[in-house]
Amino acid sequence: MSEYSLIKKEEVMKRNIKETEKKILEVAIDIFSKKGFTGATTNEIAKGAGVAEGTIFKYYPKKKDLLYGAMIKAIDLFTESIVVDTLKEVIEENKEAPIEILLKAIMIDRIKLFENHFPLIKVIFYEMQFHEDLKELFLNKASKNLQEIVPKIFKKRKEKGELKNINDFVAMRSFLGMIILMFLQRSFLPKENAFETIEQEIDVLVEIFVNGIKE
Amino acid sequence: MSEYSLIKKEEVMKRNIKETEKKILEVAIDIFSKKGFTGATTNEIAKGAGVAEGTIFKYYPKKKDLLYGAMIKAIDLFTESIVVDTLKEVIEENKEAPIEILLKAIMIDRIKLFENHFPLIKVIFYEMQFHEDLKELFLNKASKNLQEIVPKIFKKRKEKGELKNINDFVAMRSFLGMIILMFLQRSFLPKENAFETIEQEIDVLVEIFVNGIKE
Amino acid sequence: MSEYSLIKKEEVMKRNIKETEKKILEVAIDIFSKKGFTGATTNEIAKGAGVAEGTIFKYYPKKKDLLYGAMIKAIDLFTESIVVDTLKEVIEENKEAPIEILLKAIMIDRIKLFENHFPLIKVIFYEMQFHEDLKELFLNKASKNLQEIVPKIFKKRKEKGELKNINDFVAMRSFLGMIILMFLQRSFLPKENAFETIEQEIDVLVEIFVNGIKE
Amino acid sequence: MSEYSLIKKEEVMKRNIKETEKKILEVAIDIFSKKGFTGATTNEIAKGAGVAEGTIFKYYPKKKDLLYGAMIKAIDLFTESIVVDTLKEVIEENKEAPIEILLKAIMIDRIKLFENHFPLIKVIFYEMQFHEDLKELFLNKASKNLQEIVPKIFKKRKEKGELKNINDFVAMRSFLGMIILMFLQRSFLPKENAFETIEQEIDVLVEIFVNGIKE
DNA sequence: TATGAATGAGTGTTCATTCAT
DNA sequence: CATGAATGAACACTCATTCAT
Repeated sequence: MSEYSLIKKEEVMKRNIKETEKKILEVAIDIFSKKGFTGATTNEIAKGAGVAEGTIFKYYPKKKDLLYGAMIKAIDLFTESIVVDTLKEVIEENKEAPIEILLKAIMIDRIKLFENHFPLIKVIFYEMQFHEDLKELFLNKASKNLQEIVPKIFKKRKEKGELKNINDFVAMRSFLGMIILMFLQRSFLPKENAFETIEQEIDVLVEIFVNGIKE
Repeated sequence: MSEYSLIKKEEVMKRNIKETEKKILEVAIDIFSKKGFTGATTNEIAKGAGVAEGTIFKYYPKKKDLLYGAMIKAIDLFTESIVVDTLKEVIEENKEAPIEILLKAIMIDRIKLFENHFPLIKVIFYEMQFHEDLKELFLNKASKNLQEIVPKIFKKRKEKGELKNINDFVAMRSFLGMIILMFLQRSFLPKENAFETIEQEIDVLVEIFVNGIKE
Repeated sequence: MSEYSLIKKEEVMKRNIKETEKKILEVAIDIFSKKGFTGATTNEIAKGAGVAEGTIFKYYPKKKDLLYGAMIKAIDLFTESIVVDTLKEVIEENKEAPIEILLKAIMIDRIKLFENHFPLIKVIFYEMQFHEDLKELFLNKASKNLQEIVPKIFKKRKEKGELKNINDFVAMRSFLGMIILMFLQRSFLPKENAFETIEQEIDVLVEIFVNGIKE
Repeated sequence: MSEYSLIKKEEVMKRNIKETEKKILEVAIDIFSKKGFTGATTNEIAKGAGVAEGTIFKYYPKKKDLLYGAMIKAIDLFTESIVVDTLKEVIEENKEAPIEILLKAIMIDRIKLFENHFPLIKVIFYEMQFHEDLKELFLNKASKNLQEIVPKIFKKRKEKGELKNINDFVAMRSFLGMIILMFLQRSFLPKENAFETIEQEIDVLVEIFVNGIKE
């Protein structure tokens, strides 16, 4: 057996070990998102991940550690430099553009991220309310970013007099609320969809948010 | 013991029975809202309601019947003539007023309802995702009302040319999203409150929704 | 149904409830004494007690509570006024008698107690070493009695010059050691029994203890 | 790499293997003595011995084999010619001395042995009761020695009329009980120690055993 | 030979549910 | 009608043991 193949084998092993752990967490997040944390059982997580039940506990000694694992993943998602940097880049690139162009650019940039990690995001936000420790963890680590980025979006445009003097936090929260409810509706009540694509919906949301519904 | 007093006793009994049933459901909703359906135990519901565990099952043979009970309560809340009528009244009274006056009037009218039944509403919306049967029940019975009422708010004003030609459903969903996220934030992150009273916040939300954030 | 029979029924119920709890503890102590605490399973305790496994946990929420239950029983045994009083009575009755008469009287008085509760005593003394909390509990509550009684046995006789000036504690511990090893041998190696009855053995032990083996 | 160094390596390996096996057993005995056989886990034994969990099973295919290993060690201890011979030597050397001199000599000779192997002795005697096979093994192999040695201590002195006609077995068991309870008390309740050194205690125990407590 | 990832039977424990009273 | 003792299936979790490397 050549040195090369040995190394490859080791790599495969390492990958397998990592992948077992990863697979377990993935399946857990998926089931948590469908049944909630207390509604999910370690038995079905094991089956879903194709491992013995005992194996779960090698990596996650307590069931709740799966939730912490999900949280770490979520925090990574919200703080990972590549993600945040991409967002900052979008903001930078569009810093002279009108606010609607910027918001649309941000949303289009975020949509994939959001869609790809919808179960994870759902789990975190759903379980946060039941687990004070999770809540604090997330708010401390993840929400910081949001609080830094939001002012950047509004500041320059306010100075230019382009925007009304509306509280940044309330404005952003409102926009987020519009987006989130759109996502929830599209996920759980797809029959009600008013538009085929999310991009079209975002156009409308940005329009409402920026110019209101009044003629 | 006289016949009279016996009758009285029976009446008292009946009232007590109804109250026992009511109390159990109230406590159940409260605990469901704090721990989720699967996270709540019949044991703590019994303790909270001051009854024996077995008593719960006289009224709600399965734990899930408590959720159905909550659902019936929620549907009542959303369809009860008195509630709907009041809303229709508000809309009627303000039918000539500008849209922002109407929305504010509606919201002020709804706030108490919403606040008083926050746990119930939370339970229904959270658990809906895990229980397909609940979801269908609610959408069929309760959302009908919304679908009837919403056009009434927009129709006349659209004809007058007061409003842009924006999809009613998307507009209303957006406004709801703004409201809901405000409520959630005020419930779970009261430290972040931008305003002391909800009324003040609603002013801002209506302003954003109607006139947008742009000068 | 007469009032009398009602009362009787309630009494039966109460007795049954108490007996379920009592039975579980009894069986638990028995199995602990045969397999040790960690070696015993709640499953076999349940089977032995003729109840469902879940029933155990109504009375003893944690397995270890069965051990605490045993400990409470043991402490009762060592401190229960009737027991201690009986012992004091024996000492009082024989206070003028020679030391060997007194010791023999005490031992004969204790034998039944010891034999009847041998599994309990065995469990407590064996498990004490593994559970610091049990150890402290027992030493604080139960050994106090021994420390009060022992001097009463020796004091008067020392004053009379009947006894050598030997440390009371060491003397008593030695006598106890002789007794205990006799019991252990008789329990675990009955084939080696030198005498048919314990009474005969005690005669010899008291003889050795009081007069030594030397002519 | 030269042949020489290879051989050396193998030797080193062999020594290491033996040491690995030895280390595992040592750690196992230590943990068994602290938590009991069922209370100990192979995981903590592996950690304590600094080996992988799988390694244990190369040497001891079943967990219980560790107990058999301990038993073999104990039997060796009680029968090893050097040990027994030393004891016989002590008895021989003091065969004309008064019984108290002999007993003291024996005890002083045995103390170190006892103290050095306290965990092993504890494990064997504790677990014997739970494992019939262990019990038989020990009694057959190890107790034989005791049964041969004891008569040697008493025979000559009985013939001389130095000793009362007390059953040898009961006498020896009594003395052992005194000794054992002293050890247990000193181990588990060191606060109660009546004397600083074991030697001082042994003087008293021998005095009580030989001459009794009576003046 | 030594490793440690993986296993799965088994353990303590929970909890909705039943039922005699 | 209300109780609460009892149930037992299901749960999270443990641990001795196996085996590919």
